[in-house]
Amino acid sequence: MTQPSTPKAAKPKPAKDAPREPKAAERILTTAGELFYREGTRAIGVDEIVSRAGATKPTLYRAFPSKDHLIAAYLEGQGEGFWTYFEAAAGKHPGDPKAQILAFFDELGERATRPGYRGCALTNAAVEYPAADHPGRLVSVEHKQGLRERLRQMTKAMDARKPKKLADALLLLIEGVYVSSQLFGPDGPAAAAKGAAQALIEAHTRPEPE
Amino acid sequence: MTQPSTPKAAKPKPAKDAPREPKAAERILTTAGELFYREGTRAIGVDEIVSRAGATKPTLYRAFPSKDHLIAAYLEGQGEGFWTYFEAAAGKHPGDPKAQILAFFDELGERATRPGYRGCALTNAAVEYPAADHPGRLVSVEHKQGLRERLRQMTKAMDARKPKKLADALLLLIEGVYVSSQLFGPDGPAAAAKGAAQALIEAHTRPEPE
DNA sequence: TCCAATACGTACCGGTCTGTAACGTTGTCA
DNA sequence: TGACAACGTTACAGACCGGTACGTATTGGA
Repeated sequence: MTQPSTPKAAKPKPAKDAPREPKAAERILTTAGELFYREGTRAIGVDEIVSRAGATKPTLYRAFPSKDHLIAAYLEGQGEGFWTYFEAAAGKHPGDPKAQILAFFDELGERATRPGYRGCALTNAAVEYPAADHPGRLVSVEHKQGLRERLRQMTKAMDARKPKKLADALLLLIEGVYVSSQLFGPDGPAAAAKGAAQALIEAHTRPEPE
Repeated sequence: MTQPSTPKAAKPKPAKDAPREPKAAERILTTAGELFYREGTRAIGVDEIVSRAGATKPTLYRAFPSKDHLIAAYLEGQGEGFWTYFEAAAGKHPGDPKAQILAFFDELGERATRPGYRGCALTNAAVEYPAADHPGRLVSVEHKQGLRERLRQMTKAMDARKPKKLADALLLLIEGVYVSSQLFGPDGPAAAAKGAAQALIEAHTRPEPE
């Protein structure tokens, strides 16, 4: 009776190279991520997360020690995602830090006008949790320090007169895009970011008038 | 028996010109403001507000229809405070919009390094409440639109080539200062804001090379 | 002297929050 | 067959949430 080809597969049959269906803990993390980003981490309770993820609270708490740690894991993922697209933009112009940064601003401006855009999850989390020891805030602060460092490295590579100042100014523009997009929507000041970045880079690298 | 000067005043005796002691509703608003700014509005419950204000919940709810409206009232006050110091900075340089804006950046940079600085309450509230119809968010959005308009007015007055673009770029810097101060503390990128603003204004008003 | 308005407190409501305990079920691999 | 991992089910704890029904003291005026 057990034919080789059963019409209805009794076992899900992992099939090795087939895309395994995500485990409960993964579903929880991705579902939480979507909800956290859209509504903010304080606005979403664990009950809603597990119910939407098709899981249960004990499963959540077996995978994450607390909601705060789930938030931290979500932010880690966001940070990795940031670096992926930051370095992708930089990769378009090897050896040309000016063009690399401008490519990033291009990408940023494009993202900031997409529907549902709500800025940088890590920045938002730092606003939501002012307490210095919150696990989520720690992830955010570390990430932003890394970004500051990366920008400095690039402004040094372009021989800016004051690379640290230029990097910080660019960082201000980036963070400004993040929050002002939430305030103003698609027609906000974010569209001015790339031009401003260009002008600042220009001002810092233009040959000094004798 | 009722002498004109009683040793112990039975009545508090308003005394007309004496500084009246604040009513419970006022105490609630100011106390809520401090707590909201320091910890965020979602982190503070009404119980803590009234207990620290030496009042009770019914008093709160007689003065404000809901916690959200209390938040909105707090943000209104913050907005007024902003305009007070914005126009104070502008008032130092009548008729000179460039100097007015730079004076504001001076003031902003000074504030951003003060202990306990946590950025702009209105920006923070917009991050905390993405829902478009939240009373607090409405106050924030309106305020920021007003700021954008005011900046445009000033960049027009300085005959910038692209006044709207310049105003938006300045706004990005301002919002960047607000959030990055929370991320990085007193040694953050905020110190680069004034120089960047100066460079951008310069670039937008420098006589065009023929 | 009495009344009405004002200003406030006591005590409580139902609901939601994060987090946990105890136990059952299923699939896998040796 | 048996051990183990992964997950679900149910129920609950304890704190905290925003919000309210109702009682009370004080005051100013008729």
